[in-house]
Amino acid sequence: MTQKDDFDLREFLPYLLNQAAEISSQSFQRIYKGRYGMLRTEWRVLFHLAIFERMTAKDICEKAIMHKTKVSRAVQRLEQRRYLQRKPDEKDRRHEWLTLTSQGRAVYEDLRAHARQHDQVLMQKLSTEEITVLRRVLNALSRP
Amino acid sequence: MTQKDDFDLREFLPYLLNQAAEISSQSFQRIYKGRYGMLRTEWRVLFHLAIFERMTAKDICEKAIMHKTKVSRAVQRLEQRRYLQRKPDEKDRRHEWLTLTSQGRAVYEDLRAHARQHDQVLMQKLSTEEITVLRRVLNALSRP
DNA sequence: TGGTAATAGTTGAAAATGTAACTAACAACC
DNA sequence: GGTTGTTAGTTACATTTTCAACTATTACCA
Repeated sequence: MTQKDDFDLREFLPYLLNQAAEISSQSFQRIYKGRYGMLRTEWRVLFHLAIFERMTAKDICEKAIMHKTKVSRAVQRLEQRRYLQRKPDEKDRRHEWLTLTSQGRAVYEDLRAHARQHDQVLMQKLSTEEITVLRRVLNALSRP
Repeated sequence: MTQKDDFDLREFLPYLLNQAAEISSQSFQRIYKGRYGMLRTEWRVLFHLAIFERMTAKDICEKAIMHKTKVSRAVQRLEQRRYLQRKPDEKDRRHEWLTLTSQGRAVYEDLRAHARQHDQVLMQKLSTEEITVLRRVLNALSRP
């Protein structure tokens, strides 16, 4: 099993990004799955609602780059667990405004603490300069 | 929908990585899916076999950080399409050596050209220094 | 108006993934 | 040599995701 082709996968950005995302997500997954039985889609929706306070499902789709069916189902499950509430818009009843309940906010605060800690661990592998560049670059690449 | 919480998702690495990986994968997905109806797992296995020429499923699991069931199923589908061949190891018949067929290699070469082009486009958003740092950092983060 | 188009969100069926249990082949130890 | 443990890989079943079709509401425009 020796390398033959001159194309190096370790330089192909989609591959590299995927690999790093996968690894770094796994340890965080253990936290939200272990503590609250949540899925990836669910913590993402929860975090968005906590940070932006009041969003429609569509807003979340755009911010989080998630398909509307994913969001729809994540919202359903978060609602079942009483982590969020829905309220239809009075003016345009196609929209539903979503907000966290106090219970949802509590879950968020717990997970946020773990997220910060998790990030600290990841960043220990990197220099401060690398972290700055990484964040800037990832943000740039996240805009399609 | 204004930001309220001081925790910024755009600084949380697993989130950022995932976002960037998602975006950068989507356009490449259109290529391998559109041209060959392949899945993400399948192009990854195909590329590994092309680059390393001869691997067992286990080798691929380790290099690509993929679960063995994913690899097993990707190999099955690639075999059905006659992109690869299996040959049991004579000494230890638990192992199977996988190699691409000439047809598989042709598909790889086509996709590789697109991959290079795709990478060029992505990198246009970045400076050469950023690219260097990004590759180094992503490789570091990919080791668990 | 009324009729068509567009938008927000949901649902059902099909496809893909994850988990755990499984088979087959080899290793190790007594 | 026979029992037990390990390893490579597959399969079955449950869970998630994707895709397309659907409902309900609003916008557009002749």
